[in-house]
Amino acid sequence: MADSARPARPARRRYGLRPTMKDVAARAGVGLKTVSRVVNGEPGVTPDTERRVQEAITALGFRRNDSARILRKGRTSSIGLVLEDLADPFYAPLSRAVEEVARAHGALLINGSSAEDEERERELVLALCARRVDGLVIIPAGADHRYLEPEIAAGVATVFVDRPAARIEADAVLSRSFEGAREGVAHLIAHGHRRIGFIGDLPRIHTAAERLRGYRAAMAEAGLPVDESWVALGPTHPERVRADAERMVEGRGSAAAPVTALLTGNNRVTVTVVRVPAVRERRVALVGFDDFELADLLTPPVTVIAQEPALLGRKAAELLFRRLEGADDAPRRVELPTRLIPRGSGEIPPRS
Amino acid sequence: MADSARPARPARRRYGLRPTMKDVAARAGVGLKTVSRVVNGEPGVTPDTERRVQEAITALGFRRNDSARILRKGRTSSIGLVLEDLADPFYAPLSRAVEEVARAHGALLINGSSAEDEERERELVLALCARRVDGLVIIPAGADHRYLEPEIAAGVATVFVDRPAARIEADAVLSRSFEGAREGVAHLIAHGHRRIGFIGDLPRIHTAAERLRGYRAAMAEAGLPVDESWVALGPTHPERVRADAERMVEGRGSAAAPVTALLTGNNRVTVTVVRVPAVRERRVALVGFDDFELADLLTPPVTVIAQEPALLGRKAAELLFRRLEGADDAPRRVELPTRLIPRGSGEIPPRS
DNA sequence: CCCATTTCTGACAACGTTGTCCACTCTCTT
DNA sequence: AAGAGAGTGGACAACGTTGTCAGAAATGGG
Repeated sequence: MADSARPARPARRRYGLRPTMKDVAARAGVGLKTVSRVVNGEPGVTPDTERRVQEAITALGFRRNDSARILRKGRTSSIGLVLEDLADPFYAPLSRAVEEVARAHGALLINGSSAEDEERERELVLALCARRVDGLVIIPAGADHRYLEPEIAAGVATVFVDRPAARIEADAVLSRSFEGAREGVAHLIAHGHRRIGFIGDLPRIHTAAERLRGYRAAMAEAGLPVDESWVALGPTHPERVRADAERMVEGRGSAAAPVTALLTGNNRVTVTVVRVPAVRERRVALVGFDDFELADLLTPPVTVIAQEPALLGRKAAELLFRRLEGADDAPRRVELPTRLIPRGSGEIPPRS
Repeated sequence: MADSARPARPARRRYGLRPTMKDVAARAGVGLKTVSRVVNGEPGVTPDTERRVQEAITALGFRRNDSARILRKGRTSSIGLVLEDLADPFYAPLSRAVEEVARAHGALLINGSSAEDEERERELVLALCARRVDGLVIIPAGADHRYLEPEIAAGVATVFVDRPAARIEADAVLSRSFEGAREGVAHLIAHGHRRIGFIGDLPRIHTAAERLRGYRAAMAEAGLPVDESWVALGPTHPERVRADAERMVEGRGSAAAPVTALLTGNNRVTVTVVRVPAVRERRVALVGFDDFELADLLTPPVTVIAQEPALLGRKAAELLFRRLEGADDAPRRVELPTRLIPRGSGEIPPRS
């Protein structure tokens, strides 16, 4: 009898034939609430009753239905993460860090990739809100986040990472892109370069814009002119990036002389540019935004402006849980420093 | 009046002050079910009524509570993914592929990292079951998955990827690790190597065991003896891996002669081994399991046995959704081929 | 041995949604 | 003008859980 898996009860219509607390109660011969108490470890149940209930739970294979629990309690103990691409080596550790913090707070992580598509981001975020996630961590793709206002007003804590929110006030955890890019370019200038190119991501992306600004600032501070053929922003497809890099290095399409050094705007751009012959043959210097695995083993080893993606994620998640625990001071903007790591490619002197 | 955000109604006690369909109905002056109809795009609502309801929805910032919907409907339209480490470059694309398939089926993805910890895997999986995910994709860390039996019996579709389930029957999507490793070792043997080392992951991990088996098979087929000092399985910490690699290359700790070539058991091991001086100086040949970014730009370029992580993920997710759509034939095991990509490091001849 | 307390237990309502089913209002036909 | 039929709208129960509250049983003291 102990091994008869199903109780003598009309078949359930739900797909799962899942036993409920009611079934457990019936089998153990106790009240519904007593089962609830046992399941949740609440006090006030005699050891004997508890044992009977536990037996019934095991025999039926009962597992509490969290949907019902969530409905009743109003909190889901889950947070949402929306980013561009889970598989990007920059975002993967960020995501993992968010997960670890969530786990430490007993929350599950629901995540989705926006693929840098504004509409898809919106859909995802709203789907997460409909699930009533307690909070959201967002690497925004869109240019307008006012659609989030009702959600935030309704109590969904929201933290933006890597890029700030557009047109609303919200917490944000960012890297100092402007300063990082400026430092990278200054590094190249210090090694004698005067004609430096910048290849970055789509200009609508905040970090791309900031890094371009940093590039221009460093050039201006050194009193160097910038020929517009030295700046190329666009999607990070390898074809586009490679074409722009080769064009700049060869000085095609412009009256200006070719560049002697390049600043690349993120890790995707950098790993494409390292394949350009001029880089491999050390005919141009290179500084890349974002560190990446094996950068130090390439020929030449790649000088980078490193961010800490895991730290970005951790800080963002911690800020989120601070909010969930009730902190309601003004939205804050956390900025993390970048770190220039000279490895060789940035220290190549300009060719005469 | 149109901008008074809250309806004249006693304050809600839930944290979110979320309006419900009832609130919308009251504001629009219609019945509850009519609101439901509008929200779900069901027919039977006059354009005028629909407009009134839509206005109320916008004015109140209503968003349907999916917890309640899920409770009522019995399906969550979400699937769970449990893997070792979301940030591992091998698993990240796998995860992304699962996400894409889920998205195509209108499902959300909830995921978690097990950190190769059996207990943590169990906790995660059961938490996902409590959330009543419709299905699970698991890269198992544990050595016994019988704890999943009640869940599977209750209708949670489950597909294992990369490694098979232990002690239960379940769908699995795998790479041909045995054949891949055998091919890699055969490749080295074809280039004249007779003393080949294998550095792999923990022996309890299925893929590690299979690859070791493939290594042994290839050696045996060539009539080559295997000195046990040439085999090192263990955690993929860089320190451990580097120590084992250097030991084998130098022939320390054994009467046998040093190895002239190495097979590395996964991408984590490979990226550590490429830093070993003997590899960089081409004193030993190297074939690595798993392709990885920039492998072709290293010195020497790394010959690999490539798997397709994204394909693994896609196949697994597709199989899962086939199950969710009702397919209930016997559990199947899908095996995907690996592909040897010669790049240089595997074609180095043995030193005299 | 009885009453007062404490401990344990269970009935019931609520969470916000959807499915069922019935009632109502039109419009059109005869 | 009345009846049929289509087209709308709404009352109500149910999903599985938890919080409230009151009743029952057990304990202890006089």
